[in-house]
Amino acid sequence: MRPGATVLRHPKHAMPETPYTHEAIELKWSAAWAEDSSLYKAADDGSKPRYYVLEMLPYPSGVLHMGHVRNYSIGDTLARYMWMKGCDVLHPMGWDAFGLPAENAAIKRGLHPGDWTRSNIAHMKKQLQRLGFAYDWDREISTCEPEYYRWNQWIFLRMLERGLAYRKSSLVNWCPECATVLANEQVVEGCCWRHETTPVEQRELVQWFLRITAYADQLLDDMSQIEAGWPPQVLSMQRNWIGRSEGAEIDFTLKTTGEKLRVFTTRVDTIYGATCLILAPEHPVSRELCTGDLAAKLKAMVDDQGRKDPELLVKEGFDTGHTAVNPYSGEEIPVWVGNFVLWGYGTGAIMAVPAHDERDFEFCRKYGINVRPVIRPVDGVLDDGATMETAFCEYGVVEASGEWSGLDSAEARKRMAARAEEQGFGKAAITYRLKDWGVSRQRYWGTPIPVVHCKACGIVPVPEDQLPVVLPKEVEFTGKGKSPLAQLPSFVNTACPKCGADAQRETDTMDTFVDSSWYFLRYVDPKNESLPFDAATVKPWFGVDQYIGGVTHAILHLLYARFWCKFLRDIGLVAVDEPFKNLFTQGMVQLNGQTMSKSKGNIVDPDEMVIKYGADTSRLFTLFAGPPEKNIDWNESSVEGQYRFLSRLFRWVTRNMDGGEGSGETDAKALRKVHQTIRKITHDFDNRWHFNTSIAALMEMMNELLAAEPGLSPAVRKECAEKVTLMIAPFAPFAAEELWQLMGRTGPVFKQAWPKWSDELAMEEALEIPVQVNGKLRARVSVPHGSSEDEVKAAALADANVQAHTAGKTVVKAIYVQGKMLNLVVKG
RNA sequence: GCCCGGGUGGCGAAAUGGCAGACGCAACGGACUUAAAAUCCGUUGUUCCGAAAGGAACGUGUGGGUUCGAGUCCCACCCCGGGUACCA
Repeated sequence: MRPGATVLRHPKHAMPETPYTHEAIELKWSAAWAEDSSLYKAADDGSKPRYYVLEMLPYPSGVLHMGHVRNYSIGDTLARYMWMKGCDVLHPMGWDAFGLPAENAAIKRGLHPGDWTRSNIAHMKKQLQRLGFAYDWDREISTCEPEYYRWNQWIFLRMLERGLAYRKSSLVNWCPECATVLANEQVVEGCCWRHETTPVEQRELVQWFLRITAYADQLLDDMSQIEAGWPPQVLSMQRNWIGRSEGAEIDFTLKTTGEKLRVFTTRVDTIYGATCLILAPEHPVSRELCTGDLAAKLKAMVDDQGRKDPELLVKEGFDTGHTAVNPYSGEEIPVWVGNFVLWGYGTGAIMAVPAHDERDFEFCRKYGINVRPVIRPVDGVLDDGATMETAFCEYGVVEASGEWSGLDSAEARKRMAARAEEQGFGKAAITYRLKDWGVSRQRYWGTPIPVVHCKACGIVPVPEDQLPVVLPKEVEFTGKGKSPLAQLPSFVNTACPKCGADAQRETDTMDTFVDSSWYFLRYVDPKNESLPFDAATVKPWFGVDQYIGGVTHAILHLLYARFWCKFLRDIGLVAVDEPFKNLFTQGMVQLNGQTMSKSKGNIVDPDEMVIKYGADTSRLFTLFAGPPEKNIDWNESSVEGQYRFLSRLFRWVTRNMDGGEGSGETDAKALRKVHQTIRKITHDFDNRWHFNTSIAALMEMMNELLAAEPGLSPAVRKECAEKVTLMIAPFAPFAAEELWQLMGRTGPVFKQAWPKWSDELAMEEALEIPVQVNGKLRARVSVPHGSSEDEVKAAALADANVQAHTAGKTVVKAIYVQGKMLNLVVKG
């Protein structure tokens, strides 16, 4: 007997087995694994095919939640499988460590954001290790450390050199109470999140931007490179977000000032139907035209937070009293300000064509502005503007439009845009919904933007040898006034790197999405002190073979990362256009159909699960509950089922692992099931990740092995025990490792070769053919392998139930699907 | 409104156009136990016929269609979930 094995007598088999003690096993191995940093290291020597598995790095909020457990269980299972398939696996982990919660903790509880963050990281790292995730911790990065964020600064400066980072004035959310700028996420129902009764105002401030729009077309076009590996949903969301729209820009002339007022339209063919211009309230021309009483009206409209919620927005506007001239028709039309016109899209001014646009129609009817149809359906007549009840928005034939009358819409759009260009009052234009990425944050806990403001030299980049610009530690957090950095003279006051005169440091920090836009590259070369990473080191690992995370990042993070990858390619650091070859978006873990959240108080704590059932069981549950892309509901009974299964498997293996002499009558049956299972799971891994069906197959196999157990020969017992252990290894690494050791085998089980199946051993003894009569199942007949169609038919016709359903009728046709089924078509 | 998903037992779910409900949970019955827990064995879509063995009809949101054969493909509709939206 094996030393240390507890002897239990299984009632049926009376062989020694070891009980499954999840806690002892998992504590033992997680401690051992945490000590051996070589275990999960990528060799990176090209001796094996490389495979980069990446899961989205967590924000160190304090504790892991079940969503993390699911995300990382999927990635870890895949990583372990790829190891067993003989790949050189890169599987890193790190921390998205900058962000507001740290600063809030500082304001509320007087903790330094750095201390708060680092202690959270320490705790969460322990949790990850306790869960048994196979990360190469030597590559761990934490984005709040200067060793990391100095490269944010370095890359930022490269963008600055190329004009891709720039400053401009823009409207931002401003809380008068806090006297600071708020991120969009911090505006709750139009008010400040900390002052719930204080409406947020829009203020014009100078901010830093990254020119992502320069890559808009590439971001769209390169989707073809990842189409096969990304969920179509994510690509479509990005496509919508970028929102490329082809049309024309046309200048109207303000009658009073002679100033040009440019509008963007996709329907220049309808321009003879334009009955007014409408400006966004934020438009500078609005401010210019609205004097006297109108100025206050305008200010109220700009600050009206109701505009942020399209559900609640009622279209409102007012006439400025000014008019503008339509360059095509020479017509003079009124200029309005409207709350539904977006300053951030197109030119912030539109021509209203009520007859052919729903929104314009609603607005103009409300204010009694003319509705003038100029497009008729191809096979219809022009509507009557006075009586029409909805706008006609489709393409058609242009009418009542001077020389353009009679053209179809598409043709008119082209020709009229060309005319505008010829005569200098406009041009064909493409507009994107995508805006440049505002990265300025008036916050402390982020990467300092590495520039200096000098009276003489203007904006001066901090020289490379002075990077990183380190966040000062001694800062006071009041949550009031200017950003903490701006209140710190020792940080702000510096010498201009160019002329040496007194100058001021930039006090804005970078949006934290900057950190996660390139971290996956740093993992490959995490200790590099002269560059963000070495191009040659990184090259063989890119693009990431499999990226796994929540769909919540479909747009922001995944779009920014694609943008940065392209920029890094342009400066010669990356060789690929796209960072992630394959993306997998897993579903959420819910409780009773609801998202778990602190406010709902329905959090399932992973720690409790791990103590009660173990990490292996928790993993099995999250993988078994449903296909990984779907949401799953936490169900404790089902968790118990997984525990029972694992425990059954564990005990079966321990009492059947010894080997020896003798023969068994159920050997073939057991081996057949084992080989069928290897085939099934391998297929699941290689073609689709329906781990739920893989685990179901393992359960089915165990049920069969339990049934076959009394009749098994010792040698086959041992063989099955070994294969079972290897197959469970990617799913339940702790139990598998323990079993592997109990078997007296050496080396980590996840570095053993994934078992191979034999089609011969997996083959059933006889073919069982379902027999249908007129498409309805009437019998199953058993025939030897390789039986001919005639033989199958003969066997079918010999069956009593088939005879009962064919009696007195003629078999007019027989459809036989080789080895699958037989359908007899009868008449009469 | 538009764009994706999805609708299958009491529940989570399986099913390259070819045996619907694998696997698990729950429930019920049984074994073991002084008892309970744990464990093990069995039953479990609905209805009907039969003492039983067995058999029949119905059944994958609704209605149509294609097919020898449809949960799966096509058309129309209903419901649920997610994303997105005055984007001119």
